[in-house]
Amino acid sequence: MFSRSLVAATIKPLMLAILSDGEAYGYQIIQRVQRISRGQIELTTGTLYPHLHRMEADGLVESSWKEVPDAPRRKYYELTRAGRHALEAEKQQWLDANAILSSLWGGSASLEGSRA
Amino acid sequence: MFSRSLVAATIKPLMLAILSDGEAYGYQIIQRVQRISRGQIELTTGTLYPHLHRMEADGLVESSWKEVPDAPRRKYYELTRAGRHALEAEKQQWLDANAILSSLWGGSASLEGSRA
DNA sequence: TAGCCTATGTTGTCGGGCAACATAGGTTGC
DNA sequence: GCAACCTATGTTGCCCGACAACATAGGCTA
Repeated sequence: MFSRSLVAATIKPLMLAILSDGEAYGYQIIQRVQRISRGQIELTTGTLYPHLHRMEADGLVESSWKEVPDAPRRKYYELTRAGRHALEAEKQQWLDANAILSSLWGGSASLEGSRA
Repeated sequence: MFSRSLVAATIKPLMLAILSDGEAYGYQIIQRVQRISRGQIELTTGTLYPHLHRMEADGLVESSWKEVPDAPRRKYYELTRAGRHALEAEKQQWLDANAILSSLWGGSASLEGSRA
């Protein structure tokens, strides 16, 4: 299981990345994350739904209800243009963080020579 | 600047990695992180010191005061054996998270075929 | 005496993960 | 009929932690 802070750091890029593949609804996202992460990330409804609501309020996603035969109706979310930009920004942040940690793990202080 | 959640996710492995290179004191760690991250991570004392105290309480580090000529005294921290194990655990968690995100960014659903 | 750098520490606010709870439609089995 | 479970969306309250702000103190320069 991932730590709380790792979940906090990964959930947004994770959700955006999943939605960049096409529209999806909450319950489905929870299952996908669980499968993709091989059970390492188990999102709860108390984590996911507030996130979706926040992202919609921020204009990153748009939602639409869809009726489904023999099942409760689903609220599908899809990325907006701003959402795609947010994904790129989140991705870049993560890659930057990964580069920093990798440099520390790889060899001793390989970035020490350069400064801003 | 990194988001709050990214800082939260990176700070512990970051501190452990820095200390794995040898003992260091708080103020020094703040500066090192700032330089290594090229200013993207600016730790504050309200973030770093409680972390150091927690880590010491958890037995991951040990501290010792050192007098320095012409400067305030410093509290040096060094990794314990448990701290080195914690570093490996944090590193593995990060690599797992990175693998998941990378798989989503690289191609569409490259991990979808395998399940636990 | 004022200002700045080094150095360690605490307090209060705010954001967010997540357990728990609430609601509701569907199916299966007894 | 109803108990149990899956699908599906949502909220409430607790607790943890980042971080601005504040507090303290030694040293140097002007």
